[in-house]
Amino acid sequence: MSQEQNAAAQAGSESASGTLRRMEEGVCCDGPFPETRRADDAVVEAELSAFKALANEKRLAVVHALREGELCACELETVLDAPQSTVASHLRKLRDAGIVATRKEGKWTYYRIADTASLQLLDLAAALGEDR
Amino acid sequence: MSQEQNAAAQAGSESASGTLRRMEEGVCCDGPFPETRRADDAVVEAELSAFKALANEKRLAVVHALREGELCACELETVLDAPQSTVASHLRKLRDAGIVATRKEGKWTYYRIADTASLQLLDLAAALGEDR
DNA sequence: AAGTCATATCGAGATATATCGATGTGTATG
DNA sequence: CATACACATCGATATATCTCGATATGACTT
Repeated sequence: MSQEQNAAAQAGSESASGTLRRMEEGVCCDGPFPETRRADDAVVEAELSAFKALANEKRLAVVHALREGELCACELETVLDAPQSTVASHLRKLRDAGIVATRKEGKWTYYRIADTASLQLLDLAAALGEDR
Repeated sequence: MSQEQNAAAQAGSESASGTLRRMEEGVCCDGPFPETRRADDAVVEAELSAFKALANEKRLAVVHALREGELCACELETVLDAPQSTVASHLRKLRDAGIVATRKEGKWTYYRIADTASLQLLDLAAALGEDR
């Protein structure tokens, strides 16, 4: 919630950056002003982890399959129509990213969505690209 | 909103899949039951487009920088601390994915967040990984 | 304890993505 | 109209990710 205030924003009233000043001087980026616009590293890393995990067709298919309830790894093999080692590799990444969680029951490992926030992510992402 | 009902869900009352039946028979995946659990291709493609666009450290940094208002391409060079062609390449991908939009003004091209849904995406993704 | 089944891990080759210099395009400006 | 600037595109190399057979692990069965 601690929003750093950009000092350059004072230079002009038109945009958040130094638009007016640039228009007058006719040059761009002669001063080091957007240095303050960098995000918190920990936050970026967390976001990156989630987005990388979901930026794959097969892993996305897994998450969709799990919307209706948990499935074991071998059922997900059927869903993805891919060899066992391939599926296991994707499931590992989803687990590492905290998107899915597991439950062991005898020989089987059941996978489920770990956090409903993941499902909201899917819906938002779908809405973004729906007109393009 | 049209949710396909999985026929296998009837087999047991414990989980959404055929858990009970498997427990009794001691085998897994002998029938083709999770075939019905595949997602709509168009939806998956839209989600994939958004997630791929955001699954990169530099592009994520761009989006964060644009939270406080629009910036021109050369300012984003300063933010990313990368050569012009590299930055341009990332901006293209963000634009293709519909995450950012542009406004031309003389020599400059200003970039802004195209849809507030993108910002919600960041917040959700950050929340997902914050404990892990 | 030997065999079978479900899954995880390893490692190497295939595929995709990122990087960035060179070059092209459009817009001011002298 | 030559020059400078902002930016886009191209193309080659570097880096990362995916794929999947081989192999390991751990649980149940006989």
